[in-house]
Amino acid sequence: MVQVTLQTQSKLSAAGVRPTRQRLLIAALLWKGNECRHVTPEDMRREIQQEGEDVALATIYNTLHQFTKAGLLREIVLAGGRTYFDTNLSPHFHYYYEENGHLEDVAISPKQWHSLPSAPPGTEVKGVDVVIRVGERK
Amino acid sequence: MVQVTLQTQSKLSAAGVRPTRQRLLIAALLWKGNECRHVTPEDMRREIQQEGEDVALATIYNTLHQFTKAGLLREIVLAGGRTYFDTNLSPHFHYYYEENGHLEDVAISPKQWHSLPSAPPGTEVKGVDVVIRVGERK
DNA sequence: CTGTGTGCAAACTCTTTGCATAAGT
DNA sequence: ACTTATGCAAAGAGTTTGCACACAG
Repeated sequence: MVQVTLQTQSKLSAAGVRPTRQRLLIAALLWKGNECRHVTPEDMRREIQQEGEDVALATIYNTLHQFTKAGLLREIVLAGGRTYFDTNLSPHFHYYYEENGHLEDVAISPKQWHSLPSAPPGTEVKGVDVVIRVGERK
Repeated sequence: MVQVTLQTQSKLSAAGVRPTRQRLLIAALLWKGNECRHVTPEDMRREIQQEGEDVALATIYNTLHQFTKAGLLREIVLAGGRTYFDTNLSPHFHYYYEENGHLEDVAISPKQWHSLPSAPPGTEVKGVDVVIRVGERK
């Protein structure tokens, strides 16, 4: 059973998200350890069920999107339309293992970050998504 | 009315794709000009209908994926699950204009290309997708 | 108390498969 | 000829919306 800590509650409040039962549960699962996580809505549902709870899949989508809008998560969309939510908010890239659908963070240096193209005039960068698709060497 | 040229036919044959009516039509539309194009399956269907022809949407998906497997196109998946097919096969990045869903190539230098992380041991890079999401400056 | 915000059922969209059929060799 | 490969209808997955209800203020 995950603990819904006070930290979890204040995390949501601070982000301007009402702490409801479902949200607290999802938040507690997302940030229960100290490592960064990459979860799909389906993953999340499975974890919830392992806790003996249940939340409608649509609610999980809504909640994860709300967390994203509130700046608590980052959304990553991959080929195949798979959507992952990433608890790592710092600038980084991703390795995507095509064999098993696993996603892994790639830490990058500020230098690498700044060597990316800047925004065209009159626009600003809203986000940068870098996915390096890797597979077994043949 | 697009011309199905001999060039189009040999392009498909060379790639090991049988030149059927539908494929020739789609190929002719994709490579009719000299610029690179970014099309969604829906875009393609609209163009086909403007030619007074019709091809089932599923066939368009199949065909675009076959062209991709044959190395004639590149597939790009964006947030929201939108799929684009790109006729530009050389290494490059993309600007994605969130306002209107428009996609634009960003030419990059070999230096920029090589400053990207390499594959983890035992794996090889299958592809690199870099999308810079941009929007109006506020 | 009351109005905003929430959670979920149902609907929708985009995409893929299975099979009759047509096309290429 | 004839067998593989194709094209499309129908099914499937993943995601979003609309509305009754609950909760925070």
